[in-house]
Amino acid sequence: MATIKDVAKLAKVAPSTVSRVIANNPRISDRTKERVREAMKSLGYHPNFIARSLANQSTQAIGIVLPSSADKAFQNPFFPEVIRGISKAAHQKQYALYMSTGETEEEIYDGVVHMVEGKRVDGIVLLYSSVNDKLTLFLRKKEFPFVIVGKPFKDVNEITHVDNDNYRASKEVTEHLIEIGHEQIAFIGGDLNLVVTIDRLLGYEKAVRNAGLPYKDEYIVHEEFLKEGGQEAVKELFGLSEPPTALVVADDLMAVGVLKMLFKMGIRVPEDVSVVSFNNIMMAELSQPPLTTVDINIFQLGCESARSIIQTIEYPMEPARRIIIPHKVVKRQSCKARDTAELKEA
Amino acid sequence: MATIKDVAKLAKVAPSTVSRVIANNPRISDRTKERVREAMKSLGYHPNFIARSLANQSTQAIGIVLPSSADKAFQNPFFPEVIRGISKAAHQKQYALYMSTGETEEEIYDGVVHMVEGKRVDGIVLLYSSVNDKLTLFLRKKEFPFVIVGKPFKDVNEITHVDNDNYRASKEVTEHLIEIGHEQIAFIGGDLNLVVTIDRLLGYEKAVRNAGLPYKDEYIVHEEFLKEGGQEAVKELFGLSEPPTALVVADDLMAVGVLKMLFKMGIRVPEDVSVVSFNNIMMAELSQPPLTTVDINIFQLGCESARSIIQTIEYPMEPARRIIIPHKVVKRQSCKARDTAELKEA
DNA sequence: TTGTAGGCGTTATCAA
DNA sequence: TTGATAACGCCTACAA
Repeated sequence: MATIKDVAKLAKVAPSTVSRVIANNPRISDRTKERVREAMKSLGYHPNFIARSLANQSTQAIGIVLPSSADKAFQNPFFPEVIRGISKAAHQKQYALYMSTGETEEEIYDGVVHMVEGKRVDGIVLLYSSVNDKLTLFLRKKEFPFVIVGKPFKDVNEITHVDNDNYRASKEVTEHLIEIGHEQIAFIGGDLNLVVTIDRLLGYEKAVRNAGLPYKDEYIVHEEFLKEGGQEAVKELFGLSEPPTALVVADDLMAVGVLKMLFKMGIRVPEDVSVVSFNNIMMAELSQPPLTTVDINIFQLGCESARSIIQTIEYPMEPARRIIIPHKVVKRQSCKARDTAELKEA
Repeated sequence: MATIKDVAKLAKVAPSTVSRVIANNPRISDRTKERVREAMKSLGYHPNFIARSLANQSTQAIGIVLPSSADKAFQNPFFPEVIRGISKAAHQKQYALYMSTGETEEEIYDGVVHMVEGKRVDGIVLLYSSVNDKLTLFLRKKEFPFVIVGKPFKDVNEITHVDNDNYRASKEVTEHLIEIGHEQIAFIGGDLNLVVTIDRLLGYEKAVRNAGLPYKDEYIVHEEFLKEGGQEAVKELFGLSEPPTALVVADDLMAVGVLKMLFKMGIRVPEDVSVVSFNNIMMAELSQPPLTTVDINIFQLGCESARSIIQTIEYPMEPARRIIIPHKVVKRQSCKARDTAELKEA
């Protein structure tokens, strides 16, 4: 394998000159550049990235961290889609992606420590934000460049992050349900340790209280962000003496589970109960009925997070930024107006 | 940031000794090991992976290559799922994943060349196999360790790969359709440059010919492996004077598109037309009606490919292997027996 | 404009 | 059992 020295020899220059040619240093004469480049071609020379990284202290790679249940997480199309966005933006800036994975929280923590201490990446994108996250603490202490996709649990102004306004989005969809006549609205959320769950719950609560509707604890259920999660939740809710007529589900995949369970129980959507959810993954359009959901622009979330981390890698002194990606409620067939007359009858 | 030298100084040994302690070299006395380890702890030392890579000529990372339309490919749950498998197996062996991406075929080719020449990875997993693939050629010429998920277009015995028996699987599902009385069976395939498409087409053809049914060119349609792809195909087929009564669709995502289009056109599944497809992604279960499909064990495909590449990295001289992951037809509600009497009537 | 030399943090070889 | 020393391949003062 040809090295810089071989090229130097062939072009009859010093290795440093070759190095400068690679960096396209303007102080090298065009004639020399020409000669060196020819030598590189004829030897099939390619710079060794590892060696370069070592000398430069930079790897041109960014690390991606999935939530601790990464195993399962990947089943939620949210993650592939953010990664697709990250991938796109990273590529534009010539950065590569590096993923370390693990099953338990410990494993993934160790993986990140290795990425960071081992200097395998220049920066990190966290694809989740959870309450009292050890990783966030670690990265901050190390002063290692990172951005969060989502809202940091604390120190919101000191951590660069890319997020939706989940509070607002959740408030909006809940208001939508209220506007069309629903009064018994339940919330099915994911892991309460995830900030996104909290935000969506708060938005829901705000809308409910604003409308002067009672905020009942029995109407709040939490399950994992997975299809199976939704199913448990449904059983609980519809065992209630006064079951809800509308559901705010914090994630499309869960909503799909909810739909399935509802179907099994003979509860019709949207005739008997309306459902709204979040993310607008492909399945939301595909489900039966198609889901009214909040499009949170997952892809863009990914793009912006990559741009952000690259920015903070290249200009480390800049202050932390917050980027809010716009959302949009996509209305489909999972909601139906609740006729108050009909309600009285029941 | 502490280096091996700092540790050496603190422990009052030579750097080389520290290095040996890291490698847990048995020829270092326990006393010294102890001292060195304490020094490492107290300095918060972590080995620098880049430096180690340079000295070792190994990175403990494996590169993942998505098909050239990687951008879109990621939308097909197949890829996240293989990656999940790869990820799992790679983690077990302490390998990290490295992804370079690109939109065009050129970009991705260059990306791989960089990975390889720049020595950023120890081996590569190709997540597709296409006819006359430039990358395969390149990797073989470089004698760089790689495995293909899928069947190599040529030199099948010289390239380690992990695949399903797609020919057989396709033959099986087609035979299933024939057994339940279908005679007009069409095939909707993906890109004909993909070996997997070819295999599935051949299996279909074999079954059709074995049964003595006519093999009509009009019944063979090719589209991209995407939801939209399926839709075009349907229009073509059902514009025929003798439209098919059953469809073999080469990919679940396409099948979903097919279903959607069929629905729009008022053609009922499975009453008017039966549909089978491949992969058994989550959506297949979710679609309306749920799809009869071939479960190809995507996750396992990923695991095995990772194990394989690690194997060939660590034991480079071993001969090429082929690993066939078993498949299984999962029968759901998209197929219906075709009553021959009814057929006569029509 | 170009060359020399030292360093980036490890590992590996050879002595001791 | 341990220590010097020379790689690994590239970058960058500093000199020329």
